[in-house]
This record gives sequence, structure tokens and C-alpha cells, in this order.
Amino acid sequence: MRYWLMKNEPTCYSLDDLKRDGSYVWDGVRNYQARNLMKEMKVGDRVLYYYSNANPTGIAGVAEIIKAPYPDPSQFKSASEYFDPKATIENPRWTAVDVGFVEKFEEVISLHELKNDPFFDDMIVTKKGVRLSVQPVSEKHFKRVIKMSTQ
DNA sequence: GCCAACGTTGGC
DNA sequence: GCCAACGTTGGC
Repeated sequence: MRYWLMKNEPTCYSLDDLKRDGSYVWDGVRNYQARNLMKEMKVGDRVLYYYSNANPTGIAGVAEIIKAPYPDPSQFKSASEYFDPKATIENPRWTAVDVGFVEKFEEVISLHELKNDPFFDDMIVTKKGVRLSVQPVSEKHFKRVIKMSTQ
């Protein structure tokens, strides 16, 4: 099993929304590096659900991959804001996955907390200037985050 | 293939 | 809402 971190704005789609809906189509990723990482995802992988543009920003809980990567349907829909005229059914360009709800932390583990702990120095999300919306997470970082959430 | 101009992300 | 730091586009 692998671990990931995915960013979303809570005003756009929050963990509460995911808990209510049960599943969510994670589409609209239009960054090649993020897409390539999504292609590596497997059913059962765990995802740290990260709130960006929030107060505070940080990790709000855990989701899991419940559907393996597949062509992002929104790239073919001309009415969609994510429409990509260069993508075709035969040659899709972008990838989506479905995620399911696992847990919501009592409190968001803020980016500030992560940055203040040297343990997370080599975690991508704490690095300055990295805007990647999908990131791989090491097992040790994932487990430490889970541990922090229960304290 | 370089690189300037432009668009986007995301913390603050 | 500002703006730094990226990524992408497109002319050449």
C-alpha cells in the first residue's frame, strides 16, 4: 500500500462532504506531474486530505482510493471548466481517481505544525514553493500524522 | 529548444 | 487580495 497527499479547498469539497457522499470523483487535475502520480495509485492506497486556502491550512483527515486511475471524464466535456480540446477518447490526457471517506481528524493538523517539526523536513508539503496538488507520502510521515491526530 | 509573457497555485 | 514561485504557451 502506498500513501499520498491530495490538496483541495474545503470550500470546494470538504471532508464532511466526502463523509456525506461516501465517494468523490477526483477530477480536474491539470498538472502533468500530479497526473503521473495519480496513475500510480491503487485501490486501497491511503490519502492525506489536505485543505489549501483554508484557515488553518493543513491535513484534515484520511481518504482512500476506491477506484483505480481512469481517464478523467471532464476533459471530454466541452461545457466543463476542465475541458481539454486536445484530449480524445482514444488518446486521453488526464486522469481521475475515486476516493472514499476514512476518517476526519478532531482537529486539522496545520501546515504550521508540520513545518515546526523537523521530522517533516523532508515531506514535500512543507517545502517552500512546491505547489504540487498530488504528492507521494512516506510511510513514516503518514504514520506520524495519524499518531498526531490521536493525541 | 530558448525564453518572455502569461496564467495558476496557494500561503499569508 | 497580494504576490512569489512555479508551470505552460507560443513566437522565433
